Order: sequence, then structure tokens, then C-alpha cells
Amino acid sequence: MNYWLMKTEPETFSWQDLAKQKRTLWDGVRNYQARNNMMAMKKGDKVLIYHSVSDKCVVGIAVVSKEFFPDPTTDDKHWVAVELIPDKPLKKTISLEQIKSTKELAEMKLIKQSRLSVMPVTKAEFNKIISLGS
DNA sequence: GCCAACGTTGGC
DNA sequence: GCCAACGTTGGC
Repeated sequence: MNYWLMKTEPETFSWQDLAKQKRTLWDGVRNYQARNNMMAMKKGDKVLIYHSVSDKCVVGIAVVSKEFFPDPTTDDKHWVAVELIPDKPLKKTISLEQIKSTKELAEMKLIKQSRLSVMPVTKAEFNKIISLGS
């Protein structure tokens, strides 16, 4: 199984929206690196949901429920979407500040490459966040 | 609201 | 194919 992190602006689409809707199409990604990561996702992979900008916290865990398919929001077949379902929220959200100050998490792509919106997370990083958040 | 980082576009 | 100009993201 692989682990990922996806960013969203909570004003646009939040973890709470996902929890309410029970499933969502993660579409509209227009960045090749992010798209390549989405194409590598397998059904059942776990995805950390991170709120950027106003919140700056990892807030919950989602699961890939449908592997990539053409993005329905565009005719350009370069782009893809995946479907996610909520797994569970973190009891304690993990702030960007906390990630930076945690030795095991300080090398995350989230910090190194702040503009990438879909990125792989190592198993160790994923587990660390889960343990900090529970 | 500003600006650094970085991706994309387009002229040459 | 290079690179300057420009646009966007996201932290502060």
C-alpha cells in the first residue's frame, strides 16, 4: 500500500465536506507532477488530507476508492481525477508548525516543495502523523 | 496583502 | 532549446 498527501483550501473543499458527502471526485489538478502522483495511486491507498492557507493542518485520512480516470472537468485528456472516500478524521490535527518541528517529518515534501498539491508520503511519515494525531 | 518559489508560456 | 516574463500557490 502507498501513502499520499493531498492539499485543499478548506474554503473551497474541506475534510468536513468530504466527510459529509461520503465520497468525492478529486479533479481539477493541472500540474504534471501532481497528476503523475495521482496516476500512481491504487485503490485502497491512504491519503492524508491537508488544509492549506487558512488552516495549515493535516485534518484527516481518506482512501482511494477509484483509480485514475479522465478528468470530467476538461476535454483535455492529459488530466485525470481519482475518487476518494473518507476514512477517519485525526483526533488532533497536525499543524504545519508541528510537522516542521518534528524531526521525523521535517523532510516531508510538504515542506520541501510547498507548491506541490499531490505528493507521496513515506510509511514512516504516515505512521508518525497518525500517532501524533490520535 | 506581500512576496518567494516555482511552473508555464512564448519570443527569439 | 533557452530564458525572460508572467501567473499561481501558499506561507507569513
